[in-house]
Parts: sequence; C-alpha cells; structure tokens
Amino acid sequence: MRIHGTDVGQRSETVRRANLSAIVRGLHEHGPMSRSELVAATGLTRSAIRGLVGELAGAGLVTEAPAVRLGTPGRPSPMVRLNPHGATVLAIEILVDSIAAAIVGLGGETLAEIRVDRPRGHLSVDSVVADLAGLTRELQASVHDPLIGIGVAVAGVVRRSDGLVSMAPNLGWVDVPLGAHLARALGTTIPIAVANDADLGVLAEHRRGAAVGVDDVLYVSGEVGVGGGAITGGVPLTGVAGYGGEIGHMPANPDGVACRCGSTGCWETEVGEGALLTLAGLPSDAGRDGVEAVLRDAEAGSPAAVAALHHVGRWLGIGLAGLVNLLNPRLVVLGAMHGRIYPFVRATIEAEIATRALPAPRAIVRIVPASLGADAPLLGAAELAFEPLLADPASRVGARDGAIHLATA
Amino acid sequence: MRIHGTDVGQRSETVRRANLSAIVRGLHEHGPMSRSELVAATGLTRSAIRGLVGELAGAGLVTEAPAVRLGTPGRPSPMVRLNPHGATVLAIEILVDSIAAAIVGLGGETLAEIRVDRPRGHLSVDSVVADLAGLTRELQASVHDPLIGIGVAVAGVVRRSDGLVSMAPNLGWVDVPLGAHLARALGTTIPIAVANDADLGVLAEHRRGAAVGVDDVLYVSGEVGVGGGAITGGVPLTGVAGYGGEIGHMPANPDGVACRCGSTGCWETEVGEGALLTLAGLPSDAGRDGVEAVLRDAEAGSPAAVAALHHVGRWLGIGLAGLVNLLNPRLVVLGAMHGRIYPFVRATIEAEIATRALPAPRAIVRIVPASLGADAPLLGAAELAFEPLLADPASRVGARDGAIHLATA
DNA sequence: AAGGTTTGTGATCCTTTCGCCTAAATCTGT
DNA sequence: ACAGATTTAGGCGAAAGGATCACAAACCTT
Repeated sequence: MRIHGTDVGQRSETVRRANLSAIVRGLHEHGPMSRSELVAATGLTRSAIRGLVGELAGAGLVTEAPAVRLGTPGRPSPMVRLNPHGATVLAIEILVDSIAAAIVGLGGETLAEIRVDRPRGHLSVDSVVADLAGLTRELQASVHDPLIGIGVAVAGVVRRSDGLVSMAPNLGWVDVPLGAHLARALGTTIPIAVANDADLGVLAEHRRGAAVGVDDVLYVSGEVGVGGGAITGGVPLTGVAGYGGEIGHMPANPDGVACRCGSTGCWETEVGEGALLTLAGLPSDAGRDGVEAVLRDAEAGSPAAVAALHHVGRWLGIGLAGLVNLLNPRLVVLGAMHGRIYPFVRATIEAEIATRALPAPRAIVRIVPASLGADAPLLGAAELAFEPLLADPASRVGARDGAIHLATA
Repeated sequence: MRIHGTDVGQRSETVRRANLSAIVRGLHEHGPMSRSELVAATGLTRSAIRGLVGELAGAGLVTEAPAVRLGTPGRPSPMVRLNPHGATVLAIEILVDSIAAAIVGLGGETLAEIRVDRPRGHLSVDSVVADLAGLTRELQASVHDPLIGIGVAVAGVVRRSDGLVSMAPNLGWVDVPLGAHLARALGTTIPIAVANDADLGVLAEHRRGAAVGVDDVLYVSGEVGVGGGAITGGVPLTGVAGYGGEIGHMPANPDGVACRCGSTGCWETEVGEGALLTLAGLPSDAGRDGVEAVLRDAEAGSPAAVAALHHVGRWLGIGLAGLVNLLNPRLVVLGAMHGRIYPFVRATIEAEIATRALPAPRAIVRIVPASLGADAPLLGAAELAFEPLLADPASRVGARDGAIHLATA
C-alpha cells in the first residue's frame, strides 16, 4: 500500500530540494531579485539563502551581480539572476499555418527563434518533423548552451505521458506518436514533452502575460479550431491523460452543424474562425486576413460582417457563461482570433454572461485579451520543458558542466 | 515580493509536519496499517516512523494495538489506527427536503447521526439554523470527544472563505452568511467550513466511495437541482472563490425553458428531477417518490415514462460529453437521482458520449453510479472539516487535551 | 566624520531523519 | 521440540540542513 499525497517521506534532503526549487522558480517567474529580497520572499534566513544561492551559482544556474546601490540605508544586497546560458530548452510549435522553434534560456529569455509560415491544409507528419529538425539545426548553430528539455506545442489532442497526438483535425493527424518521431529526427534522448497549444498558451499567459499572479484562469484561443486551457488553483488543468481543456468541442448548439471532430454543434462550429468568415460571406479558409477583412467591413458598417461578429460574440458569451459557472475563474483570457475580435464583441459577450452566468462567479470574473500574441504557445512549450528543472534544480546541481547537445546528424 | 508556491521556506520542522501529515492522512484514507506498512507506504525508516507514531499516540490521535499475527515469518508489527475519539468533527447537511447532522471521528467513523426530513419549499434561514442547533445539542449529549472543526454541506452556491451562501434557489436563499449564522447559533469559535453539497459529495466518493484511488473524477448529482463537483489531479476543483462545479447551470439548450437561476436552457432544466417528472406526466414536485414511480412505469412499458427517461438520458449524455472533453476525467460518478436512473439510461448516455466526446478522452472514461448514497455530502462535510488536521497534525500535537466543546447555551 | 541601518559571513546549535546494531517475535524445516 | 531464517522493534550515534547569534562590511543620513 502506497500512501498517496504530495509530501510523502520527507527528509532533510527534500528540504534543500524544495528550497532550491523555490529560489529558482521565484527568479524564473518574477525576474532577478536581490539576496535580501529572496530572504523576504522565501522566509528563509540570510545564512540559508547564501548557501543555496552559492550552490546554484556553483552549478552555473544563477549569477550574482556585485551589488546595486539603490539609495536606501544599509549594505546593498547583490542581485541574483538566473543565467540564461546555464540551462536552455528547445521550444517547438506546430500550428495549422506555421511552425516555429526557439531556444529559450532559464529565466525566460528567448535566445534564438525561427518561424516559418506554411500553407494550410493537411500536412504529413514526416515533412513537418523534418522541417522542425532543420529549424532546430539552424538554431543550434548559434546557441551552444546546455539543453535540458524540449517542449512541443501542437494544435491537437495530446497525451502527455508519451506525446501521442490522438487527433489534430486541422492538421489531419490521427494517433501520431509525435514525441517519438521528434526524438528520432533530432537524434536525442533529452526529455520531450508534448502538449496542446492552448494548454501551453494559458501557461505562458500565466507566467509572462495577461494572467501573471492570477491562479484561476480560463484561456480561450480561436484559431482554425477553438482551443482552451485552464489553470485552477495555480495548477494547469490537464485531466488524467492531458486531454483536458478541449472546450472547442463542448456541445453548444444541438441544432448546429457538423464539426471536424465528428460530432455536431460543437462550440467551435459557432465561434471558430470558419463560422465568422462564412457568416460574413467569405470563404471559410480565408484565414487571418479574412478575419481582418471582416473587422474592417464591420467598422465600415457592413451588415453581414456586423451580424457575423454578433453571432460569434453571442455564442462566445453563452459558452463562457457555462465555463465561468463550472470553473469559477478570476480571469478569462481571449487569445488569437478571439483576442483580436474582442473589442468588437465585448458588449455582446458581456450581455450573454450577465444573463446566463450565476451572479456569484460572474461578479468575480474579468475578461481580457491575451497579451503575448501568437508566441504564447511557443513560450508555454518552453515553460513546460523547464518545469522539471524548476521543480527540482538539485538534479542539475552537482551535474555541473552537463552540456547536452543534440546530435548534429 | 512573495514567491508563490506550495513549498516556500522549508525547514526541518516542516519535514516533521509533512511526515506526520502523511501518516495521519494515510491512516485516515486507507484505514489502519501496521507500523511496517507505514514504513513501506511512506518510505521513511522504522526509526522515524516509531518517533512520529509515538508522538501521535502521545497526542491521542492514534492508538497502537499490541501486535497482530498474520502467518508470515518475522516479528509482528503493531497495528496503528486512528483514534476516532481523539478528534471529531461536526458535519452538517442542508438539503432541500432534509437536514442532517453527524459527529464523525478521525478515521471516518460516524459516532452519531441525526437526519430530519423537512417539507420542501422555501425555508427561512433562521428556522433551519435553529433546527440544526437543536440536532447538534442532541448529538453532543452522547458524544464528548474533542471537536476540531465543523463542515457544512448546503445545496447552493457557496463562497468558501466565509461561508456565504450566494444563492440557493431551491432553498430560496440569497446572500445568506450561513457560516456566521451557524457560529452564532452554536455559540462556538471552532472553524466552520461551508461548501456546496455536490463539491462535498465528490470529496466523499473520492475518499470513501466509488472514486477511491481515482484522482480525476467528475461527480454529477441530480437532486431538485443538478449539482456537480470535480476532482482534478487529486485536488478538488473549487475555482477562485469556491463557486466552481456549477454544472447544472451550464447553457445546454439555447431554445430551452427558463431556469430557477434566471437563465434559460440550463442543463438542469433538461436533466433535473423536474424535467424527468414533468415529461413523464407527473407534477414537477413529486420528489423522490415520483422518480420511483417513473421508473416503475417505464419498466411496465409506459411510453411517457420511457420517453422521459430517454430525454433525460440523452441530455445527460450530451452534457457529459462536453464535460469529458473539458475535464478529461477517469471516472464519472452519478449521484442521487442520476445514480438511481443510471441503469435505465445507460445505453442512451453511452450512445451520446460515443457520438459527441472526442475519441481520446472517451476511451479513458468510465461512468458509475455513486456508492455512498444520500450521505455522501454529509461525509464530505466531515472530510472538509478534517482537512486542516490532516494537512497539519502537528498543530494538534502538543495541544494535548484540547477538548473543545460547543457552548450548551 | 559619526551614527544608524541593512546585509554578508562564519561558527555553533537545534531539529529531524538515517544507518547500524542488538534484541524480540514469529514461522519453517528437521 | 528445537535450531535457523525472517522480519521488526528499540536505541544510539551520524549526517544533513536550516536557525540563531555575533561580528564585520557597506551604505545612507546628519
């Protein structure tokens, strides 16, 4: 029998691990801090902080700037900052119309990034993986820091344990073992974590964007499909296998149209890009430019464009009302297309929520557009890849100079 | 600046706290264990377990039975069990047609319980609170163990921080400070935690019922209204204020009928008790007896009853499909009326889920009826009240003989 | 230049668990 | 029945880690 919980069998070593984690995570999320600020933030003593920071510095994960005079009395405290070159991750994003790769340093600094637009349509897994391997080689030519993990954002339903893409309707993928494919193409044994793009988008907005400091966040991102991610109590809502957050395929309109997923009346069919474009009289694959056209037409007074926006806004409000009732978030972040159209549909959304959400959660929630733009899933992928290090920096401490590189083959 | 996380500023004392918590929580959730089993379960050494268990025994929280011979070689290990009289909680349940109170001992044993049926209808807060105080006095006459907390389950939307019942449509309550009312009526300063009945139902099913060992559970409980609760990653989904889990008021049918909450087409209006009864041709307030009548009629072949069940089953399936896509649970537990009708609507539910849920999460999820019956929220209220002790037994250790009693006034 | 304030440094102490040894209790095989 | 194997309890010293405390250093204010 195994007792089940977060803190089973703690020992003194665990304490050090946890304290190192608190320091590294604090610096990663809040940026550089002085040693005395670390003392205040963690509640540890100066002696303890000194020892822990010293250990991290010895491992190359942090650097200490000599001092900084800031006009207050007392001896100035040296600034501690994470060393972006002490540990890096490779972040990869696979969207319907573009792929991207970046190398991100500890602390969140992007050291190198490449994005390549691709034509929409069903893309073979092999060609995408090959292209990503090419991008990665380019990035690796300019950055030579130790790589500790790889994070992948993909617009599909992903099993976290092994990176199986169960379904990515907009890519035409079914049961693709993406994690294994990438490992082979990159010739590496570095851990690869694959996740849904919206799940990573909310992670990025939570760490670096519009939801910093907010522990209960719902993120809705309308691309070709409609993705969603949630953070509840500060913890990403993944579900048992990582499939969680698929709000685009919640039944919304029983009389609705067929969805790519095989069901009918999914929320995505009412609030997705295709719905907006079709209702506005444009081809459903007009893409981002089409959306911009709809917005211009609406400003110019086009009835079809206004009606299309109203339709999407109304269904957005209906769906959000239910999600607000279910998840009781502090903040709803609208990403991608939904962030773009938000100024145009704000009143419609709010009217529906005022009607359909319960008074109590409704009074708490705020709706804001995303602040990170198209890079959110990419940054989230980096955060995902950093997570093991943040949770246990001790695993790297002592493993000094463990510069791992991808095979150049 | 305060670093934000679960494990900030750990020290040796924290380790002891965590280890005591692991032991008490393990015994509370899994029942009595021998000392050697505790060693295996926690990964701690015998020496450590001896010291920790000894401390708990000294505080009266656990008892050690001399030994137990179990047919295996080796020196037998004494059984460690929680002492139900070492710490107790008062659990209270406020449903639409009944109120109940119980005193539950550490480990989960119910030491005393009273349930009183009440006529349905709008109930004054004062009368309910007065009746509960009476029940509590009765219970306290027979049990005199130290009381460490009070948990309250109420069929409404509850703010966790202070026990404000924002809305309980089926009780006719709006913005009732129930926690404060109860504290006054019981004349106590013991912490009172109030929560939604379905949120506590899933907690109980997770600890003692159909969802033991399952960390991603969705619970749907159809009473007069439709309540819901979820556990994700082992953690109850409360949302930022505790309002989370209100699945009964997710918009389901935009063309639907008016709901008690003020919206229209809420899921509750399609799958609640009222919907089933009305469709079957019975008065909507026929209650549990009415539901039984519908089931009897359906077995006898009544077309109206069969159609009513089919309708509820179909909408149950539609809603569950969306929730499965969103939350990716391992298990869906159907409580109260939904558990009762499950055998009759199982095929209908499964057909809708097969159509509307995404293949990946659908392949994982199982649907089962609840196993605790009507007492689930009451047991959950007890679990809620025990939570502080389970999280930090050290706070009681040393506070020996801190038998706190309610004022008898 | 003197005093106050804050922080770094280092030695020592306290807490908690681990490791090891011996004793005890039980089962198994002869 | 008795010896050996197995498993666990009990107790003592070791190890690890942070807390405490005293002192020195660096800065600001007057």
